[in-house]
Amino acid sequence: MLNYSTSEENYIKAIFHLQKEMETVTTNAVANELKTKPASVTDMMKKLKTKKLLHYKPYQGFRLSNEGNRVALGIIRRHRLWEYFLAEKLKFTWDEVHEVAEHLEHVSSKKLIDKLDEYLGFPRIDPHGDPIPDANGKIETSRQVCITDLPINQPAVVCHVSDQSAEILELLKHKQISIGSKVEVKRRFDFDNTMEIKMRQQPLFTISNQLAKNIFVKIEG
Amino acid sequence: MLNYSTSEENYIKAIFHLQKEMETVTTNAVANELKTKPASVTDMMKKLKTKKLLHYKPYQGFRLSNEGNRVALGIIRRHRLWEYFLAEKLKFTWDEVHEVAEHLEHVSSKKLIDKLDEYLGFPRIDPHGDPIPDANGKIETSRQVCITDLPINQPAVVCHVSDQSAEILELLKHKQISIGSKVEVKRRFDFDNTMEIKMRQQPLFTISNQLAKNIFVKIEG
DNA sequence: AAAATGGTTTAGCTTTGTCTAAACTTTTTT
DNA sequence: AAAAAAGTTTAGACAAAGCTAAACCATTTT
Repeated sequence: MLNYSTSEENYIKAIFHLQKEMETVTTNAVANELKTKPASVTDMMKKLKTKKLLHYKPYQGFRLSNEGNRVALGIIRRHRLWEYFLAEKLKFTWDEVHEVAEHLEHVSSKKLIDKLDEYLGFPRIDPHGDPIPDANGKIETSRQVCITDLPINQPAVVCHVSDQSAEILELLKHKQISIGSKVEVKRRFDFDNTMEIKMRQQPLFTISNQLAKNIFVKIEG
Repeated sequence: MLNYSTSEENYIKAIFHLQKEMETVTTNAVANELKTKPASVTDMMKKLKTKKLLHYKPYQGFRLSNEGNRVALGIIRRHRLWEYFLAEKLKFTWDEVHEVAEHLEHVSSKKLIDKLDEYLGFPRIDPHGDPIPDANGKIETSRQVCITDLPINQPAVVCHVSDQSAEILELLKHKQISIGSKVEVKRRFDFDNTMEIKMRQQPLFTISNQLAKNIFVKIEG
């Protein structure tokens, strides 16, 4: 159970998230995600390869090794437990927790995290609706649907937001959409893929396709 | 309200603590405290001087400037609040908290620390008996006496341990001395400066002068 | 099939924080 | 007051993590 630098951890985490969206992760994608330059990514990939955290052939993209995934789940566990702590105990709003957790996640004392987990009552999902890996790295893969795929008039509950930039969180806050909100899609427009949705105690309102693609819901029952 | 690197913060903190023991802090003392080399200390002193955190003339030692002291108190506030959190909420024993807090103290979000302070109920002393600076950097300077200066047979309460190395904590644990323990000095031996002390429910036992110098007590009432 | 394009890697430089070895001050000893 | 010892600073290196610019592959276009 080795320790990795903050920088290494950030790369590992970025690749972990990206490889859900693409078979093989590219240099550019990582550079873009971490707001760094492709050349820096290549350097780090060489380093992570020698540490056996990823599979990588020059020009061919990369994927985390089993060990790499294990490490990534550890980092994500720390991140999400801190997010939960910040929201639940310190009363941060759900759009404030991410940034602070980005720093706390790199304090890697196993004992600290396991005791924190226990103190919080072993929570299973964080304030963004993302599942929290347990001490063994097991993670709940919950059945959820993107709101773009939700049938018209089907009541559902917002359970996850995939992008976590300040920009999207600001927008969601403005529209008063948060984890747990009940929603129904009332209409879709083919022209620009916008959709009208209905939430309790609120008039119908429109959201863009760009926003909708990041909102995931669970169908009740 | 600038931000400083982990390394800078560690130097600032070390100087803050050392300047309580010596008028002017020396290069060697800092190197020793941080387990680093004198040359590295000189480099950092030049840097902290340009940042106006300390007064420093080559070969003459240094002291923190007002700004330096302000920054130091901020770091110590973070450190001690985390220690309190770890002991009080996560049930770490008092000899385990220091090491983890060393890492957490460098996460410098003002909002995080102020909310943590509030969540903990604005505690005034940490698990080692050290006072916690408030949000403005004010720190309680409590009237306490080193056990070496305590009159014979004067009942007192252990309130502070100045060294916090793993070694001393191990020894204190073994002797069952902790913050809050009631003690009386029964006898002193001039030959080696050891002393015999008495604690409730325990037979008389001996402590070395080296240990005694680090134990501070408050006289009841 | 050659050219153009776009993505990736290499080479070399920068900064931060560390180190060793040598040079330089200051203090202590004789 | 010289010499020795102790402490401090300088000079030059190194590793980590980043950058720019140039070179290099791979794929797509023509």
